[in-house]
Amino acid sequence: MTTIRGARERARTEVTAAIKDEARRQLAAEGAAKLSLRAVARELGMVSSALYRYFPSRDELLTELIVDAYDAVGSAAEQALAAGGPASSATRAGSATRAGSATRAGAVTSAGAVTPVGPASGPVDHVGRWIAVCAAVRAWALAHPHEYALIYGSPVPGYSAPLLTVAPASRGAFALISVARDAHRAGGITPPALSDELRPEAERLTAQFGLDLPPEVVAALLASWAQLFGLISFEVFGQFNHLVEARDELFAQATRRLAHEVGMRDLGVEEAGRAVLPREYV
Amino acid sequence: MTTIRGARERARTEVTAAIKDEARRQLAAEGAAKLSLRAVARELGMVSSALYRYFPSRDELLTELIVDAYDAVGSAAEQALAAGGPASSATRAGSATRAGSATRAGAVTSAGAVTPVGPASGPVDHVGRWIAVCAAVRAWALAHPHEYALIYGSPVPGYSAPLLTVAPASRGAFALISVARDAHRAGGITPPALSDELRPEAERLTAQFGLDLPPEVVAALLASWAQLFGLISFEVFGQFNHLVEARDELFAQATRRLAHEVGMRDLGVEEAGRAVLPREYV
DNA sequence: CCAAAAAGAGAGCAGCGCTCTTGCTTCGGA
DNA sequence: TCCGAAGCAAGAGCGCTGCTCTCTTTTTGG
Repeated sequence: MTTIRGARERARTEVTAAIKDEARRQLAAEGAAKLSLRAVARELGMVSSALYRYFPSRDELLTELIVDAYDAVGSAAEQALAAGGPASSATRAGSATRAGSATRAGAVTSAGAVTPVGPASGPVDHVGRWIAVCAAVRAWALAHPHEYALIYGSPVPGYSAPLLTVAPASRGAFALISVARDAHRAGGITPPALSDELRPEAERLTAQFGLDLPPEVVAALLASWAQLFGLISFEVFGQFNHLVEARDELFAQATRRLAHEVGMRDLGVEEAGRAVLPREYV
Repeated sequence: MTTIRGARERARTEVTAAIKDEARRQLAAEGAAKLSLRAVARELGMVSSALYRYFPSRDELLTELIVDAYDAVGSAAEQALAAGGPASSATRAGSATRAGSATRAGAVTSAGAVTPVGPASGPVDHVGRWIAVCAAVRAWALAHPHEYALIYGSPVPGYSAPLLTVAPASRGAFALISVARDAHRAGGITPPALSDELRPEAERLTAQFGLDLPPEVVAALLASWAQLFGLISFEVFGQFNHLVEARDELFAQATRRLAHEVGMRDLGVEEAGRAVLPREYV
């Protein structure tokens, strides 16, 4: 499959990669709106029409960049998951991760305002891991604002292929799910409330993905995942400009409370007798 | 000021309004990316260069549409606020609401999956008002996806004027603040926790805007406001496609919990003795 | 070795935002 | 009332875009 079948095939993959790299460069520099096929071709020393041998249209190129961006944010999340204490085998091996292009996200490590726990320091700080994963996603978004906008901002091309991007888009979510699953298995989750109207949907999702979690937690995870990107989008898209300065702190507090929303408990409170409430309500 | 100074001036305002209306039509139909000055001019029976007598550039036109969109969502929120029980004089009269263009949002009323309380039914259901305001914003977003994307999606022109849009952008937020303020004045808020790192910022914001609220609530409001748009954006931008069906229910539950996050209590629980905890933790 | 497939090069089309020049209309002061 | 000034529409045009078509060159496999 991956063996080299000839010089021509080899050249093709190289040129394809070069086009994507240059496109990614322009995307990071100027944003998706300014990405121009002609400029990419110009930079690569070829004529614009030749580029259509590799990508049938501009939107097709953008779609590939979208998939790569999803992979990058998923990779950043999984990396933070692995660094925050190996409580369980990190992520399921499925969903074909396109190993080639996912390496790009390797540079993202600094997750500001978060103190990761040691690899083997007694009881696992599940809330800490949760916060670390959220912070990793945020750090990636702030480091790659245009790529973030490409996937979590307005859908740029006429509502691009949704089905193709579902799998890579879920990688990040599964990192948070892993944290919750580990906490649940360790008995560290008090399932939140779940309305009767929402319960069937939550149970369907739990079964559909074979999650080892109560449906209450699954529903809360879904909402938390969406709300996380509200916080990140406001920061990346400048809604906090001239308004909020202590963004690290706001994000840290908000993600901690999101962890409480899915039923996870802080470490300190857990030890104080049988109080299972998040610190806010003690 | 608003008197007619001559036929020429009258014609100018009319043409300007016609341009904006047509631009808004194209924006709603095709999205900001497809909005073309030439197409607007064509539709209005004029040549493209003539349009530059009214708007110096395409970005300038877009900026006006952005301001209008902020006003529309703010108006929708305030309308839901007024409909959900007049607990206090709805919103401060400041921030020059551009009355002319804000009328457009008058059609937005249906806020699915929410049962507004009667105008004078004993104790005010603050959480219900909160949910109603959130639902109104969501309903507007779903009804005007492209205009929503314009203001809460990726910033399209080279990071458009942020200072000019700050005032109209805050109208919606102030609607939620009003709900919290009313609840606070009625003694219906238990301030959540606030980390020491975030407290100075929260106190600064409280003072800056002269809010009659504890800083704990202000910090939680800020985070909740951002998280609300995470939920809405996921739905409008299609992140829930092929994944979540019961979106009304998910949104209702999530916004109810956001209300709890800022310290508001459900009506039923309040009556049951001295339990001040949200229903989830009882 | 040679036909077939693949790739590059160039011209060209329609559209875009925007500028500049050229006439025409309207306004306000002498 | 007239006339210069200002406002406005129209047209041509510039440089850019995505994309198509044709023609030539290069590489491949039988």
